[in-house]
Amino acid sequence: MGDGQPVTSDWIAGSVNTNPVVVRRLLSALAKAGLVSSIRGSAGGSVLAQPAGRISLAHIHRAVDEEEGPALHNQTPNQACPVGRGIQPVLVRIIDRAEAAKEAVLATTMLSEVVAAIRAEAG
Amino acid sequence: MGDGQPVTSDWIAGSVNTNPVVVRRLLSALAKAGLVSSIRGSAGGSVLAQPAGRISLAHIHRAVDEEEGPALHNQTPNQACPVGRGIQPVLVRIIDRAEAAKEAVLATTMLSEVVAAIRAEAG
DNA sequence: ATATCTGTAATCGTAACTGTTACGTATGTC
DNA sequence: GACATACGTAACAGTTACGATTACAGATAT
Repeated sequence: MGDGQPVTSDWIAGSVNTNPVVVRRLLSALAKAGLVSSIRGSAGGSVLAQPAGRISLAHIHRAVDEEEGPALHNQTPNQACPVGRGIQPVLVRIIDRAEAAKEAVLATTMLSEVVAAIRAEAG
Repeated sequence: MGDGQPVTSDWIAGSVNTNPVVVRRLLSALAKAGLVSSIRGSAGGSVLAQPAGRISLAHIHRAVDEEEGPALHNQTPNQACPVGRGIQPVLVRIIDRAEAAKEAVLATTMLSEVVAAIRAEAG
C-alpha cells in the first residue's frame, strides 16, 4: 500500500490487532471518499487511490468520521425558555468554528509525512 | 446565575429538558474546576464562581470532558509489526496538536459573549 | 475449478451515557 | 426545633454506539 502492492484486510488487522471485518468497514469508508481503491479476488487488497503526498489527515478524518452535524443536545431544549430557544444556534456556530480549526491543522499534514515519521520512529 | 441569583438544578433541567440529577452531575464537574459554586439548602442553587467575562469555553470544555489522553487505539497495536510499533507516538503527537488548535479557538470566546449572543438571538 | 479477498448483513458483548429513584446532608424560614 | 427546599451521590434500568465474530455472496488470479 503506497508501494503499489495491495494490502489485505487480514494483514492490516494483524498489525492493528483487530478483526479483518473491522478493517474492511473502515477501508470501505475510505474507498467511498476516493482515498483508497480495493481490488477484489485473489491477490487483491487495498491500494492508495492517490499519491500519499496528496492525502491529508483531514481527508481521512472526514472520510471516517462522517458525523452529520454535531449532536449538541440529546433532548431538544425547552423552546418556552428564552435560553433554551436561543442557545442552540449560538453554540453550533462556535463549535463549528472550533472544529474547523482542528481540521485546518489536520489538513497541513499529509499521509506521506506520517509514513516518514513512522519510518523514523521504528527505524 | 450571573445575575447573582442562584439557579436550581430543577430550573436548568426544565430549560434543557432533562433530569435534575443529570444537571447536578455536570454542575458538580464545573464546581470541581472552580467555575461554579453551589449553595446547599433552601434558596440554594448554583452561581458562577468567576465573572462570566473570565470564563472561556475552553475552561468549560476541559471541566466537562475530562478525558485523560486520547484513547487512540482500542487494542494496542501489534508490536512485532514496524508500523504497529511506530504509529502510536506519531499519531498522538499530531492529534494533540489538532486538539490544541480546537481548544485555542474555544479559549477566545468567553461565557459572557455567549450569553450576549443568546440574548440577541432570543430577543 | 479452486483458493483468495472484498463487501455486507446479522449477532453478541460491552462500555458509556442518560434518566430515575432514593437518601443523606445542609440551610433558610416560621 | 420542625420543616421545606436543594445539593451531592450512590444505585440501577434502558438506550445507544461500537468492536468482534461469524457467515456468505461476488470477484478474480492461477
